[in-house]
Amino acid sequence: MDLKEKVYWAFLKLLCAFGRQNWWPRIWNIASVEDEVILGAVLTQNVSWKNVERVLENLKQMGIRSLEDLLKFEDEVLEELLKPTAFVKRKIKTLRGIFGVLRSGNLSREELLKVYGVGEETADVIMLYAYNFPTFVIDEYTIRWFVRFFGFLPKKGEIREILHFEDLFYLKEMHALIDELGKRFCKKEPLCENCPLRFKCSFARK
DNA sequence: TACCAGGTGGGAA
DNA sequence: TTCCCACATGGT
Repeated sequence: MDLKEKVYWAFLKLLCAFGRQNWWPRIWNIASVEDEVILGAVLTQNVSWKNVERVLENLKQMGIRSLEDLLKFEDEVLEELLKPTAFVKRKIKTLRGIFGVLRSGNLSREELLKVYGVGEETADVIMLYAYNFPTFVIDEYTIRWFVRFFGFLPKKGEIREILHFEDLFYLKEMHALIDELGKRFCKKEPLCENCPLRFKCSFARK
């Protein structure tokens, strides 16, 4: 079984074990999928999704239904609104930066990466889940799982190449499934006993 | 109380 | 290039 086959085996196994994750859209009160993904992707940086839900609830209460609606407020107001997701000053700057890219009409992964506060993961999440651009989202969970599952650590670009399949359903679900795996089994202290991937995992089989 | 969560930027080595 | 730390809040 080569690397690609092993990746696809893991994908099917995780899909059977955890089911579809349907990360986005979640359709809160946000009018467009794009705005919802952008808001979620920025606000969830280094905080749990629960914190983001609190903010989305705040926005719902205030009748805010788009990024444009939100960014009409002064920073002081935004800081209070977004407070549950922490790092608010930077996140406000980031959201304004992304909004600027959208208005310029030059949306691309490269343009997003120029925005302060947008790293590769956030740019990829926005491009994949909001705009259906086929890219693999690599985060800490992915790297941790990859190293354990395959038993080696290649460069980031190579991880992307190995995990990539030109299929949006796969790209969207696989990233979400790996995160679910990371939360349930492939934690910092791994729980290999009942992990659905343990039979082909180089770490679990040691 | 300590650690972690759907990261990123910047400085030091 | 890589490593480490600050950024800040809420849940367990």
